[in-house]
Order: sequence, then structure tokens, then C-alpha cells
Amino acid sequence: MLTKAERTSQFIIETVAPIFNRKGYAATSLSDLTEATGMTKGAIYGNFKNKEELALAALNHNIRKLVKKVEDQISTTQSPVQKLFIITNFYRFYNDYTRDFGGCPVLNIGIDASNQHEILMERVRYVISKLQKSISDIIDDGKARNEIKPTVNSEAYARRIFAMIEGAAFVSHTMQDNQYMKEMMNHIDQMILQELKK
Amino acid sequence: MLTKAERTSQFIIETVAPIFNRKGYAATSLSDLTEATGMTKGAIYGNFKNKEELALAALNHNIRKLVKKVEDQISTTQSPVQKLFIITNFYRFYNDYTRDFGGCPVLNIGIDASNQHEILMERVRYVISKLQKSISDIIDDGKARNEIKPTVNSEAYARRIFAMIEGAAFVSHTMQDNQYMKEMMNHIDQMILQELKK
DNA sequence: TGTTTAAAATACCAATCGGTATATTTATAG
DNA sequence: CTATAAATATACCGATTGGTATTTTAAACA
Repeated sequence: MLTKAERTSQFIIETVAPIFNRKGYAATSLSDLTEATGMTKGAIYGNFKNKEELALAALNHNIRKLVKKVEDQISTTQSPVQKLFIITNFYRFYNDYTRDFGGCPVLNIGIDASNQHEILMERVRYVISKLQKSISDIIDDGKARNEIKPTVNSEAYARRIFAMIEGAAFVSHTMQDNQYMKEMMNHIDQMILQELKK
Repeated sequence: MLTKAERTSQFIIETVAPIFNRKGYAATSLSDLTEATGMTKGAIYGNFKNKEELALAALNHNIRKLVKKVEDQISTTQSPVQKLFIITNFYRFYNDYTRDFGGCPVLNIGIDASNQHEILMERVRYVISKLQKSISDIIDDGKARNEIKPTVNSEAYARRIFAMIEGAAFVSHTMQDNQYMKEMMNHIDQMILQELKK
């Protein structure tokens, strides 16, 4: 069972995570956080060392939530090619998932923390490299299972697919039009069929 | 000839533009601006109504600077297909151009102002639609000049190309690795040759 | 139930925030 | 060279910033 402190910390993280994601680190004030949680500064600082530690916990929370969602869907199939299609289909609805907490956290914090907050930035870089690795691992598995052409450069495709997703997420969110995302996922699907699949 | 006030305003804009681009609207303080310009608050507020007006002027300055650069290069050829190649080649060096003032202003302010500053956000949306229009116009011109297949959906390709560029700009800048951009521009070039060009 | 410990609220800190009214300096025109 | 106007600096405003020491409240354990 969770202790009181653990439950409170969790409640604070869940409550402030969308705020940090929306406003960014510097623009989020302590009063934003006390207002949203209904708690005082004393309570928040009793559970977190400082604003930085809380922002980092919020970022991790947002990312874990999304990663869990896509991993749950991916695990429903063994086929690497099917896994790739599940990923593109996940992102077809990405804006719906992320809108209520302010959009893609990798994108938001990656831009917000750039040249501003090296600790958050390092975390974003780590997450990006991990997400790419999981894509290239699927492609490599596809080669081993004879589903994907052995000549394919899995790291290069992972980089390209990830950048395409982030670009579509940015423009879709900014223009408030999911068509960008839909069209980009269709394009990636086509790429999978024509360039990756055997 | 420019008046003193016009020269001073221009000096302030040029000086603070990289700061707003790097830190975003809320995180940029008046003291950041006085420190960078070596001028006092009185001088700045004598030339600009408030922080918002200055931030908007800074955004416009950054965008105009980049748009002028790419337009100058595009105007060196008549061929629409060549114009598209000039665009991808421009973005191959985009990170070098933009690094010293903090990366792509559309991306930075688009994320920073999201759910935060509607006036800046409207400006970003307008710029995106304009940039896309200039790409789809080139494609349409390519159809008229018999360089590009008449069946091509120029708006859809403009959306896709723009989103790809922004995605590559984001990941390249965040990961401090221009390979993302290079690979994406190679991919777009391939798309132009295989899907657009007659 | 009484005691101890943990958690949260209160009250405060110096520093900084964006903005402005006024004073001073600098440039311009006659 | 002087008078006027424009530009800039100074000094200040109330509000808010992130953070902390202390007090009060609530939970946990004996």
C-alpha cells in the first residue's frame, strides 16, 4: 500500500504535469501549482525538493503515460510490420490523447528547455534516443523474422520516422488540424509497404 | 534616411530577437532586454508600447530574415522542380543559419505561445499557411510548365513537406545532430523525383 | 487513547516582475 | 546660439517570484 506521502506526491505530479507541459518550466509559477492542486507551497515543498525536481517528475509522468499506451498496443501482435502499423495508427489519434494535457511532451519540453534548462533537456534527448531505438529494434526484428528487407538501414528509418511524427505532431497541434498527422501516417505506412516490407 | 527613433527601434529588435526566440515570451524578462541592449526600460518603452509589441516585432524580424534568405535563393531559377531542390538544400544548412539565434522561430514560438499567447500564436499560424502556400504555388507552377505530374495534390504535398522540415528541424536541433535534417531533405528530394517530377 | 512522528499550512524573506511618471539628456530646427 | 521637441535615464509602483523557517494539523503506532 502507498503511504500518504506517496499518494500526495503522485497527486501533485498528476495535477501539475499538464501545467508544466503547457506553459513550460520558467512560465509555470509556484502559484499555478498551488492553485491547481489546492495545496500550499509548504505542502508541495514538503514532497519535492524544488520546482526543478517537480518539473522533472512531471515530464517523466507525461512520457511514461504515453509510452505505456503505445507499448500496450504494440504488444498485441508478434509481427514487426504489424507493430509498425500499430505505431502509425497510435499517432493518428495522438492529438486526441495529448490535447487535454497540452500536446506532445517531448516536443514541448524539448523546445521549452532548449538553451534554458539542461537537466530537462538531457531527459528529452534520452527519451528521443530510446523511442528511436525501439523503432529500429522492431525493424531489426523484422529482418530476423524475414518480414523486412535485410538491406534496410534500421537506424536511419527510425530517425526519419520519428522526425516525421514530431513534425506532424507540431504542425497538427499548432494549426489545430489533424489532417497533417493523418497524411503523414499514411505516408509512413506507404514507406513501410514499399521500402521496408519484403 | 532613418530617424534616430527608427534606428533605435531597429537596433532593439535585432538585439532582442534572438532572446525572445531562445527563451520564449514569458521567460524573457525586461531585464534580459535592458541587459542585452545596454539601454534602460525607459528607452525601450519609449520605442515600444509593451513587451508584447516588442515580442511580436522580434518574431516578425526573425521570420522575415529567414524568408528573405530562402526567397533570394529560389529566385535564381525559373524551374519549379529546381526551386523545390533549392528549398531542400536551404534547409540542409538551416541549423547553421538558425543556431546563433536559437533555432527555427516558427517552431520555437509555435510551441512557446501555444495556450499562452494568442496573438503570437495567430502570427505563427499565418506564417505557416503562407510558407505552405508558397510551396504549393511552386508545385502548381510546375504542373503549368509541364515539369510536374498534373495528378499531384499540391496542397497535400506542401503540408507534408512542411511538416517533414519542421520535424527534422526539431529533432536535429534538440539532438544537436544535423544528420536528421540531411536525411530528411534527401528523402524529400527522392519524393520530388519519384512522385512529383514528370 | 495518548504519544510520537509525519505532513501540511502559515507567515515571511529578498529579489525580481512588467510597467509608468517624471526628470534629464540629446538631437533638431529656426 | 537658442528654443523646442524627441529620446533616454532615473526612480519608483504594487504584485509576484521561488524558497524557507516555524507553527499547526493530521496520521500512525504503541
